[in-house]
Amino acid sequence: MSRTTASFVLTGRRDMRISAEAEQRVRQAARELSYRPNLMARALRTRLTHTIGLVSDTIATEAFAGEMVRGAVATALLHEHLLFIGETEGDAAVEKRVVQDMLDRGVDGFLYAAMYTRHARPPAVLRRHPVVMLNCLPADPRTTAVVPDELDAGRTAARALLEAGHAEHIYLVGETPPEVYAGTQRLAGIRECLSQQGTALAGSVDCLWWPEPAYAAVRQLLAEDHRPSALICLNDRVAFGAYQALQEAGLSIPVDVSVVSFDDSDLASWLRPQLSSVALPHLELGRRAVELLLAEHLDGGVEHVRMPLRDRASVAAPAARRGGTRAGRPHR
Amino acid sequence: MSRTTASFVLTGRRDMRISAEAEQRVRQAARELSYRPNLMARALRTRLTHTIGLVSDTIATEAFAGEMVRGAVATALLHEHLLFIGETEGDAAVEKRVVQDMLDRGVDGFLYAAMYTRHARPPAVLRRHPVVMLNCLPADPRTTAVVPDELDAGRTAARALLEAGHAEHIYLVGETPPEVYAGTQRLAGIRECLSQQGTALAGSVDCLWWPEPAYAAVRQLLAEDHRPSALICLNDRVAFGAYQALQEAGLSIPVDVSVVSFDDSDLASWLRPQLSSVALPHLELGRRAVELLLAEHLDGGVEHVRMPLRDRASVAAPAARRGGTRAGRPHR
DNA sequence: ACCGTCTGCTGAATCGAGTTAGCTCAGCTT
DNA sequence: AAGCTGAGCTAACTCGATTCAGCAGACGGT
Repeated sequence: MSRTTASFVLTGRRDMRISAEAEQRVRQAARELSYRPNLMARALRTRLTHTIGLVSDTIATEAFAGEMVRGAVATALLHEHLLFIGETEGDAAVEKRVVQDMLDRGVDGFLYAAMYTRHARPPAVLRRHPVVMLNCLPADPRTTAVVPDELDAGRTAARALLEAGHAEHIYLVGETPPEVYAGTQRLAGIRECLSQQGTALAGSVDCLWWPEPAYAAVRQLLAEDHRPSALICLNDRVAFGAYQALQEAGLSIPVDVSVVSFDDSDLASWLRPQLSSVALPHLELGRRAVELLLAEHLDGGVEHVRMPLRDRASVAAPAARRGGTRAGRPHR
Repeated sequence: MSRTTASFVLTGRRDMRISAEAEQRVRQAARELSYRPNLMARALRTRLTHTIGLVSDTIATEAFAGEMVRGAVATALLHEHLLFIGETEGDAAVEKRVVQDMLDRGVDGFLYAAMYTRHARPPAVLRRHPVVMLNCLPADPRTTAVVPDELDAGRTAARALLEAGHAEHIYLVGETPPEVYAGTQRLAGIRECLSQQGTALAGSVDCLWWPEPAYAAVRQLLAEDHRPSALICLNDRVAFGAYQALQEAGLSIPVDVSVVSFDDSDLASWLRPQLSSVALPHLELGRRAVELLLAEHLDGGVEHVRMPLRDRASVAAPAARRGGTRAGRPHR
């Protein structure tokens, strides 16, 4: 048998005629020699390495975002691909270096990822290669991107409270500067859902999305004699801080105050009572991004992945209210 | 100029004589064309891809272990290498598949990693390739491995308490089954250090290394009228559970009870008061593993990486004790 | 008998580097 | 002047696949 024939059989090409007998012989021989094609040689000829480059700012900071990498790796493997990973730590020079190194190794495409959802601009070189943006938003609408559906997540959180019977005295905890996509979208979703039910936030507490600032801010809120019936915390760390302040004030969750949150990090199930949280779909994000990248055509456009509510024990019906509260007046 | 000459100049080989003038011309041309060698072609010839395969059981579960990947990726980049990552989820078939896929792509070596330190046995194929075990221990002493120095970590935790003035009424929280390396080593280190100061653990509380079981166990301990002056928690999640139980019992940290812990996960700095914890050196682990892998020879043997104490606010001098306690009697 | 067509295969080029063997020419020796 | 040496270079092969172009032989039609 000639190499040509073997090649056609093994790569499964049907555009050359091969007898059943010859095909059997080739397969038999391949099995006996436990033949493995040399992918470097193949890549040299075909320019296809069955390899994807994942370029991200940080893989470890927002620790549980590793799920994103996990989804990508697993899905790539399903499609016989392997993933290179590269971390830029937000440094443009490192980014350029990483991208070039991947290009030199002939990656078939890129996943350009951010650990916090945000607007981002991939380096110019990538315009000439298949790219899917993962957890970040492109400036150019022809670029394909996958992000969590934060707007809907906001609605989901608000709905959870409404369905439990809350309507007034709902406070938002966490700042929402315009450049933080998750914050503004979640807030928009919350507002939309509440206003559809003819109600609105009783106020909001500005603080960084960390336990300590959230603790201080909620403590302050309570000190000013506000009596929230529910808190919507913009992430689980904020909820953690809120828990600390509520517990210190002798308020019971969920009897006195209900709490919903976002992210569904590990923390959510560690808190007492366990925290109801709208989950970031990190695993699914990674999965979809790879699927889009490996699909025939990249159409462009942003795909939003649903964020499901993980309903636990921090939401209950509002308590009967006694007088003397200041709730209702906007707080800022 | 011939391709040969160019090749010799650009790969920096000095075993052929090349005039300074020729060298200049080659370099000039390379710069003008912004020449980048095709690494696939090079790999085909040299069998060197400047690529490392990282095979691990899970990259995301113990979330902050992503630091390990981070250290490895960054160090690989420093040495002009790129990292493939593969996740097995503990499935031997997947592992075999991942290793084979990496081999097909010609990786120069492997990092065989576990997210929890444990004994592990890499698949047989890997015996014929350079491997460094990362955060896991080989059966074969000729294999090179990098693990945290848990024994010393145990000493460090104990010393922190001794130096604060604790000597008696120190309890361990968390189970230590023989197959859990971190647990047994930490305990051994603690015992060694305490006994050198002529003291010993007052008792230990058996529970899984999670907040909920730890909460229940410490609560039980207090209900049985034990009055610990300090707790050594086998990880931060356990400490979290302990915090919840102590606070519920009205005990103040660190005034009434000091707490030290292990891992230094994000949680440690989120707790109130912030938790003193002996840090897992994940970043350094990843770094060292790559350095060893890329060094000339793999000598075999296990390298232990120091675990530093992150001293925060959960340890203080013991309070003056009042009567009526049962401390001192072993608890199990 | 001749031509054309289809089937089933093969030889040789190709991808882009690294590597080996050997060639040319200058300068020096004898 | 012939011979040797070494400096400086190049032609051709190699890695292991894919792929292009084409070649036998069978078969059918006229």
